[in-house]
Amino acid sequence: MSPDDGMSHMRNRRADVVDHALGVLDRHGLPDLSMRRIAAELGVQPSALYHHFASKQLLLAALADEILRRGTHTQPDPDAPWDERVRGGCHALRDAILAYRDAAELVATVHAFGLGAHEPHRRLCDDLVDAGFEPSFARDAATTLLHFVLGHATDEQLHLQANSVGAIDDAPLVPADSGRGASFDLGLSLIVDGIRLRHPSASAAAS
Amino acid sequence: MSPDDGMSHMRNRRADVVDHALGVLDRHGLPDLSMRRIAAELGVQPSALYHHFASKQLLLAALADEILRRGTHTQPDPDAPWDERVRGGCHALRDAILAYRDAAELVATVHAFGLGAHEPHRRLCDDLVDAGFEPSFARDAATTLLHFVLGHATDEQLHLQANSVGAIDDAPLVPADSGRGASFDLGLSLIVDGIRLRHPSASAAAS
DNA sequence: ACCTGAACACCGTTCAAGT
DNA sequence: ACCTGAACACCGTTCAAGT
Repeated sequence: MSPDDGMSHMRNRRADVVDHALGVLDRHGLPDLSMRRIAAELGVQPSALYHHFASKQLLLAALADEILRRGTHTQPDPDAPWDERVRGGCHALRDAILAYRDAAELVATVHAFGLGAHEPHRRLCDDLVDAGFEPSFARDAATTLLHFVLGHATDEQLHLQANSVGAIDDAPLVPADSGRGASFDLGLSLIVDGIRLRHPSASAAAS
Repeated sequence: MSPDDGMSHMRNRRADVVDHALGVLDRHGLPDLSMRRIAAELGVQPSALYHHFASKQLLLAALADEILRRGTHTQPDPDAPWDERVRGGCHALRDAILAYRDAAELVATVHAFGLGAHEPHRRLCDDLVDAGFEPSFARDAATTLLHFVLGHATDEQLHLQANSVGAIDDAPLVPADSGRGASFDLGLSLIVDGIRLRHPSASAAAS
């Protein structure tokens, strides 16, 4: 798809490194995502990567941004009510993260280091401000939503890994595909309902 | 305080290792908490640690459990209403975590690996079940609360570290000690209010 | 602009052997 | 019961030098 694809076979550009690193992540998981392994599978010396990224942390930040970019490029319906937009944004973020192995831990780490992955927070914030909430409240509410989405996705991907390693399959009392999604929806509803109580148009507020 | 304290000067027991490792964590941070460094500061070979812990992950799990144990040994008032008990439990958990450098990331990691640190979830769960909620709902609600507390504490400790490293001091538009606490209380209230809407005694429920 | 080759200062873990 | 000594198979990062 890119202009000079297939012509250069030795030299890589930044985007090539990101793309290959994402493959390594999805095939081998975050613990095996080392600079040396990315370089080896890319047919290059480890030191070559430092031409494109000043550190491993910055490479991880680029991976997180790319994962989120690939999964959240669809614009939500601007005519939908704010709570539907917020719920949709959280679901899109979750889906983007679940599309890559160990992406939840990766995004959480990058987010914790403050290097990137701010786009989801900004979008949730904007939706809440557009809905009439105070900006400072919108920031805190968006942060709470993000903590929930990242935490839930992290738990989910860990259990996937634990089961694939060969441990007992947890508690499959539930069809296994509807179970996790239901608990995600429930937690999300708790927070969205709490936000709704603070809406300027809310009739009554709790302590 | 312990029976043979001060008598043995070469051989360590499990609790000694945990105690010393907590010191290393608090003085040097999680990135520098290596088996080799713990061993060195303890005056012992790295391999000696494997007599007490089968792996680094299990040592980290013991550290997390100890941090939580030290910070949450006070029983909440059993006569208080459920929401006060839940809020108190979340605050105690947060205080326990903020007492040690990088403890949020440590506890989150251990929790993600499923090796320990289940006590806080169990307590929140019990409080909610005692309050009359369905056990399955109580589990999901407790999980949502835990994700929030851990996520918020992780953000907070990262910003502490970022500021101590020498970066610009973020956004000190607020007295800096009341600011973070207020955003924690707000996020916590969002979730608790969402839970309250699901209480059996609630008059009306949202979608 | 992108890469090599070699080095530096580390890791977690295992294992035979000691006391 | 607890530790040593030595090894194995790795890390991230730097830097002069090449093309």
